[in-house]
Amino acid sequence: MPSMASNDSTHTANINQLNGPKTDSLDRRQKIEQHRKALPIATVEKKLLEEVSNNDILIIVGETGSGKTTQLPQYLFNGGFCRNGGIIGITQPRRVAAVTVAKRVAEECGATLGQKVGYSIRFEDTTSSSTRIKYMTDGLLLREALLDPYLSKYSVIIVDEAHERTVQTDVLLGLLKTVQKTRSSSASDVACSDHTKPDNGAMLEKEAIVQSTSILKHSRGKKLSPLKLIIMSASLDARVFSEYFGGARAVHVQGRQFPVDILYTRQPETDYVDAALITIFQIHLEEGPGDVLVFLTGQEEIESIERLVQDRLPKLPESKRNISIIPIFASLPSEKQMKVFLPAPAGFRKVILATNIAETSVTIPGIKYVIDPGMVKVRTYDPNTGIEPLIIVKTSKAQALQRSGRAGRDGPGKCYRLYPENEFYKLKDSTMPEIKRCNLSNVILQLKALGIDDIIGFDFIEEPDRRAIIKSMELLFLLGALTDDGKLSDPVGHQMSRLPLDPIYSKALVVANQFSCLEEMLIVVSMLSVESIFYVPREKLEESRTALKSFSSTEGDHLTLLNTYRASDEFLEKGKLVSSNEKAEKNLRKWCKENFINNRSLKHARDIHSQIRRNVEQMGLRITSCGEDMLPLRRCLSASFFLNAALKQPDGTYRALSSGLTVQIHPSSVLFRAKPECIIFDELVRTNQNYIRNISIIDYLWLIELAPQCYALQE
DNA sequence: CGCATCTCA
Repeated sequence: MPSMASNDSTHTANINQLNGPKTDSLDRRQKIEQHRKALPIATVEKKLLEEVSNNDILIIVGETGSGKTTQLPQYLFNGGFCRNGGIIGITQPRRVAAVTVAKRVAEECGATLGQKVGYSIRFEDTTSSSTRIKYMTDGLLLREALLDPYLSKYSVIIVDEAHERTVQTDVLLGLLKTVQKTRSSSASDVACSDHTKPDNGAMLEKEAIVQSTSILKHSRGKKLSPLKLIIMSASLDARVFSEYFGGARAVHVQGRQFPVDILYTRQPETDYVDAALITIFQIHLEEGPGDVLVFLTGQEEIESIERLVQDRLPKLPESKRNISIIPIFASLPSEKQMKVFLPAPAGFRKVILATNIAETSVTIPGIKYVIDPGMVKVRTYDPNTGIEPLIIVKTSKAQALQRSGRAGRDGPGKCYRLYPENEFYKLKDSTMPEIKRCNLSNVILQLKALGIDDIIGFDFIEEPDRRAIIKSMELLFLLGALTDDGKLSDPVGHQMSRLPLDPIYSKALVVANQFSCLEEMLIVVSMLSVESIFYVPREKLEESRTALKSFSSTEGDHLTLLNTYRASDEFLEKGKLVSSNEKAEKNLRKWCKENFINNRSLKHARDIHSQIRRNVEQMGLRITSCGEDMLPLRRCLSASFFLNAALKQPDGTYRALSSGLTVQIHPSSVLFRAKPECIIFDELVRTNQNYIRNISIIDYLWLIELAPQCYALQE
């Protein structure tokens, strides 16, 4: 294809116009240019621009290393797609990706971050009025849609990594489909002559317009420009997306990866942990130098393999004991996570034991060997009980490919799949979309807030389970967010939908002023929203327990979390009085360590706290405090967590009132020994037992008083 | 007496 030359003159002209940092040496610029031109996608720049011009929806299948994420937005900018001030928005499922790619692209453009190129994620917005290429998380774009239902400032929206099929991506795709229809119909109202459509097409279009305008409110009067939509996926089947978007055109962009040899076992393995262990040693003893990445399902498995390897090392000849084991999983403190990026000691082989964090979130350089037992831990959802148990299942084909690809980033590699080849062909093509295995209450609240009332009729790329929809609608109704006829209630439902929280937490905030405890509830909800605040290492069990005692409350875990937050806040504020902010933050990290508190989680809770505090202030809520008396706070918790109430049974276990399940207080709770009669809890986790976590003591009569829709006085 | 694979607003 001769038209694919990459030395496009518009593009060069644009680079020259930019007023980037003067310190950029010509040399560095040239290197960036060379790198850009060497990317596989560079050969099809013109072709892609044509495709986008000719198709309002385009599916791009690009393998890893194609350069699609960094280059396509630049091509579109240079190709004039930001004319009239339109913005090119690119969504990512993860925050880190949005940040790192934006930084890279800003550098390639020779622009300061936040000017032409910027990113916007929760807690952080680097964009300005001059930003034209905007990277963001898909969840953030969904939030933007609440304020601007037509996403009118965007001329192009690129949904990247769509194959991952996160809930947010799936909902976004459904929304974008509607938005695009509405915008093109609005545009054709003002410029009909631009389009000449065949008759039956026009008919269908009309139907679509009627439907979309009834879905999205107040479209009249406003002239909107059409929206270009690009779906980017790394999966092999573009068909799903293409069919969803009415047979949209799909193009393929070559990737760039080193070859990876795939090896299978002859027989199925009965114990994949043991098989992984054997393979580690086999590679170490028989293969050439290079680091090893092993995919395991969880912390427990990782720690057990780590111990087993250490146990066996002394049995090896001394010259062969040069293995350095490095675990990585999400809940590991970040300084320990960073170890995967350090080179192993000279002459040592690095063996990284990882969860699926290493599939997408963390890219580790220098991996030559991948061991893939073919298993993964996934969250599921049981619409009958509302529990989301974690179960271990086989990976999908796509996942197996993603894992083996990790061995071919810096050179040719090998992947050991610990199952026979015929088993691979029996695997599912791709992982089940998250929307089919999660609680939908948040999704439904969002859609309702967007004016989409018919949830069952919503055009999802994949239908969620009908029972799951009903279960979540029921929850929202009981929380008072929905009216009898399924509409968002005013003001409770509207207020709840504006808060970036789980609906039950939002409810707790919305009603907190009736109990004069909004200040306290803001803290409690922030602390509940993050992953475990307390870090309890097995070897320092007693020590950590005494540390936590100073914060603990006899009334329950919610108040313990409140005390902990306040203690840390007080420590930080005091520190800021006597030294610089940075010094105070550093001291806080030390304080966290001494008190066995996960610093990352606490920081996250602080960020959430300041965001939702701003939110409730904007909603016009007065921030009231209950002072020393914590009774109103527990009553307020009862008024929002009433579906998570449990009563003690004669044998010391509890009965969860809404599901009827027998549950136990988790040993990490401050109420584990106390065993009060009536409690409310934050969540139910299923492992060997049904455990309930984050618990507070309440009075059963409060439930009857505060949640009469669920609890009636019984004679 | 013992848990959280991973994200997002």
